[in-house]
Amino acid sequence: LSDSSILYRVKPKVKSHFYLSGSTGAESSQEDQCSVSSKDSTVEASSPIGQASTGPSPEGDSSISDHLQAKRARVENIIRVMAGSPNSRQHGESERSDTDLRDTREAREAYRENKRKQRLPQHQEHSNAAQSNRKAGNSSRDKQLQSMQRLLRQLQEKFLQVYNQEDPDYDNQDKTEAYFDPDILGKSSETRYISNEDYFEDKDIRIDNEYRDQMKVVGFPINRRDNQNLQDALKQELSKAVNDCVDRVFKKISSTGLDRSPQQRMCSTPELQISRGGNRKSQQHTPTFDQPQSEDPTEALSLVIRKPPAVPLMTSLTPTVKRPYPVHQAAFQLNYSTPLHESHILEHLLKYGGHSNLGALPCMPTPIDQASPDSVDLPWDTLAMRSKVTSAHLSHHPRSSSLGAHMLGSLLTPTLMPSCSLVKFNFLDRGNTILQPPITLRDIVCLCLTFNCLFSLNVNVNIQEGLTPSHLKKAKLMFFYTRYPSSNVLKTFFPDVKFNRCITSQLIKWFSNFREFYYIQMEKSARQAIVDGISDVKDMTVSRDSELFRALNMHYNKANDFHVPDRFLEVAEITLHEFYNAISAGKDSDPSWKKAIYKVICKLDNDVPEEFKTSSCF
DNA sequence: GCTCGCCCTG
DNA sequence: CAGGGCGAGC
Repeated sequence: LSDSSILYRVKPKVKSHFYLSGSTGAESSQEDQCSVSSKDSTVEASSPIGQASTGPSPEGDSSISDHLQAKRARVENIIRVMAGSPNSRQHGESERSDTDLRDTREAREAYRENKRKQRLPQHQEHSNAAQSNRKAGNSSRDKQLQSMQRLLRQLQEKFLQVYNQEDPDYDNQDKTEAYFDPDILGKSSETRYISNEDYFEDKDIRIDNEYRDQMKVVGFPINRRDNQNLQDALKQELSKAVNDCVDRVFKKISSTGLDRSPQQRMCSTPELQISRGGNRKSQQHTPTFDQPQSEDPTEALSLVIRKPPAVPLMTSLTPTVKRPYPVHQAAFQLNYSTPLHESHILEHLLKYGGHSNLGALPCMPTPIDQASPDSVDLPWDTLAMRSKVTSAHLSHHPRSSSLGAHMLGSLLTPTLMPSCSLVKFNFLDRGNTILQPPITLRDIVCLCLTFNCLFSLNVNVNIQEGLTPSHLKKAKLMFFYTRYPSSNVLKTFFPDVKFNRCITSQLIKWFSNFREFYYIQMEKSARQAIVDGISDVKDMTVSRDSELFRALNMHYNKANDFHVPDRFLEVAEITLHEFYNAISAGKDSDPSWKKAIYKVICKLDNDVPEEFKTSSCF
């Protein structure tokens, strides 16, 4: 992976608005023709280097521009490593062979991410039930603290990944893994720091002796003293940052309604309508995402998730950030009402679910119980999937997929990475010449937090384990082509659904219900024709004007936004004739008289168009 | 024993 | 549209 291949992921311009689809990410990444693929983003994004030099920098000095370029390259390098997790690599790079992948440092990262992932228990069904049984109480603050610890760990980890990315012994996980052992990490952050210190020192020797060239390639210090400096500064700053964040969290807690009772918090969240599940009918609706329950109007929360205005969404979009999803899909707006600042992200994470977001990250070592009561007020965790949630599968956790890198690229803007003035890490070569412009800790924190946010989104917007109203709509339209779809057909045409026995049965049941309605209408029409005195079957036709068709169309294509294939009319006519003939012949006295008809109709299935495999515009 | 489809019911 | 009962087919 060349450096240039990652550059497209970084967009230099700040966008004030950003849209996310309420659809599943799988739809967007795998199916949705209308959505923006990573390939699109490649085209979309202009050269960051070019823009870096003509960007918001007030300096005209070319050396400063070069400086900025180099800095950008450094940041991008970090992003690349961060984005190198397996789930974020599906876009556009799937053509690369596994062998190739394994030869890259990204592959090592992917490998480790996978390994870590395997440790995470699956939070599957029944989490809602568990949720209702748990007490939030004082655990809320503990959770916040834990989330901060996890944040720190991840930050450290990411840094270590960069630090180690050229180490050929990287895959020798025995030692390294110990540093990320959740059992250790979970107990004491102090333990963690000590471990890291040992780790750095140990690595330092080897790097210094063996891998200077490689380190040089990625722009990291090759001088042992600089390593030490960086190491010390990192540790110091990370500790400071965490302390600061914890302070802010508690300050926030005391000044906002964060310490409300869980019930209070639940009441203002759309998730409540779902998790309580009292009224199944209401769950059919797309939950309305009003502004998150920030009850302090003065609070400058910059990540505001709300439903987009009903009117032209594109108006708030700038040319370089396309709204990647169709308008009619539930889309959500990340309204950067104030310049996005990492502290805002942090606040958002902390206030609205840092623990869950981080816990949702495959790279996080500590499993998070998403069934905790706090999880109900986590827009990040839920914003996408809740929009299409169905009554039957409310507690499923969507799987991660590939949106992360793309989204990351879309969001990594100068605003997200302000030139901050925390301690700067100067990366020096042996002659103490600056190889790369300073990258601040804040830059890294921004990146990590952004990545967390995005990955968390990513985790929740893709493969769904439950069937959504969109799936139902799609199924109904498929019925125009196939009345008796096989399980394989269903699996083929619902690639964004994680199939299990229950889901399969539900889909089959849907089609069974469709047939039931279909046959009822047919029988009704046939009997009506007989009552009306029609004596010749040929006098019975099914056209788009006929009553029968209207009824069917109303049922399967309520929005009337799908052109029903002519073939369906033919099949309907044949069915009608079958019923007419059977009834005319008095076969309806036999309790199983319809079975013969079913036998005929099931042979009239047609192939479902390929578009149904890939399109999610339903 | 399991899956699937139909039927009935809510 | 979902749940449950029932029977057929594998």
